Amino acid sequence: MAEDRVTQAVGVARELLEADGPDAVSMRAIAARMGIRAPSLYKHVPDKAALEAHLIAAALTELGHALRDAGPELADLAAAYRSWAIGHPHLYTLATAQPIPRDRLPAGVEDQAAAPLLAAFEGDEDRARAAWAAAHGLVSLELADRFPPDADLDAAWAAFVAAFSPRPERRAQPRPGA
Amino acid sequence: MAEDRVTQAVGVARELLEADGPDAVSMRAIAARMGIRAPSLYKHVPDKAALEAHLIAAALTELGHALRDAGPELADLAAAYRSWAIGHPHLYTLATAQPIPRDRLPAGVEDQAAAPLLAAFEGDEDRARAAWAAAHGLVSLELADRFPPDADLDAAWAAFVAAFSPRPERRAQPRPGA
DNA sequence: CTCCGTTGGCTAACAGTGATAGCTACGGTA
DNA sequence: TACCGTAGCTATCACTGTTAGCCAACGGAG
Repeated sequence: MAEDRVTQAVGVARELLEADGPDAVSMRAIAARMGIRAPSLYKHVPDKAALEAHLIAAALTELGHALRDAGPELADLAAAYRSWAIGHPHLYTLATAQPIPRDRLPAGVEDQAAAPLLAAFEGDEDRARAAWAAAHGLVSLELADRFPPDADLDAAWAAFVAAFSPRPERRAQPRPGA
Repeated sequence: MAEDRVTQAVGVARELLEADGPDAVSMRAIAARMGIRAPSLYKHVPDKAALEAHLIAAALTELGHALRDAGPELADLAAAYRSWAIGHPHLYTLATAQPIPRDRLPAGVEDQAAAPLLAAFEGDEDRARAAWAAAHGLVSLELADRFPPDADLDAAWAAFVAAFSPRPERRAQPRPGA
């Protein structure tokens, strides 16, 4: 059955990915581990991007299960998130790619490390991490270009600030959407 | 000056990226737009990944400026975030890649669209978006494998839930880091 | 049994990729 | 003038995703 071969290919792709990084995931390498040759893969999968899309879906599903173990409220959110994220498959690289080594970065930028974020939250590491996560998401919120223009983004930003502001008095500020 | 040629190459790369997507960003294409040939680029840049790293840094700096316009508190957060994010250059693909077309996804998954997230927040679109952003960040928090093991992640998750829980009574719950 | 279409493999090949080797020409300095 | 580093070039390498075209095996229809 074709479906069987597809899931097998996705599994092999994931093995290669986790073992040797994204550059190791080639159609020839996948096929070799399946005991066939690369062109035969195209009898089961239209192209490499489709294979990667399957990988995304599997990874996000697993993530949902992992989050479910962490608590039911979080699982609800994760399920909702997954539904949205499935429409943003370029998450794939975010979730799987090995970061570029630090010494490849332009000189100097890496010196501004974790300190400013911790300082902004006065040493509260947990909130600093949550804020990092949220801000990280905001990047794609802005750049993914999947949302309405600036007016709505402003509201999302305001909600974000209200939820995460390190200054307690900002907490009482009325939320824009409510 | 070599530095000049590098920034020029990064600019050209960005043009190609925004015009025709990530696959259009090849060393040959970049060189062609600069009026030179691909091998000459390697006199200024060690490899393509280094060039991409410059692109990340530039994009994140611009994002910081954009966020600064949205308000000073947010700018503080953005600056702190940027410092952390600069250590995660695989953000590059997240920020720039064109999503894989929906019809390449495995059949069925795309049907679970925005509705569950909106439902979880009882129609409050702004908070739903902020939660999406935060959850999006959480994905990389978990998978980037840059943080200490489960114990600390649990704390970050708890902080995240406390901040974004759609149920008001959860708000009073003591934050784990404080 | 015999034909026939489908499935799933194969080899050969193509255009394009990042990257290296080795050459040449210019500009500044001793 | 002699020299040396910078920055371009051509030619080339190994490898990538992908297609074309061929072929063996299987299952069902006449």
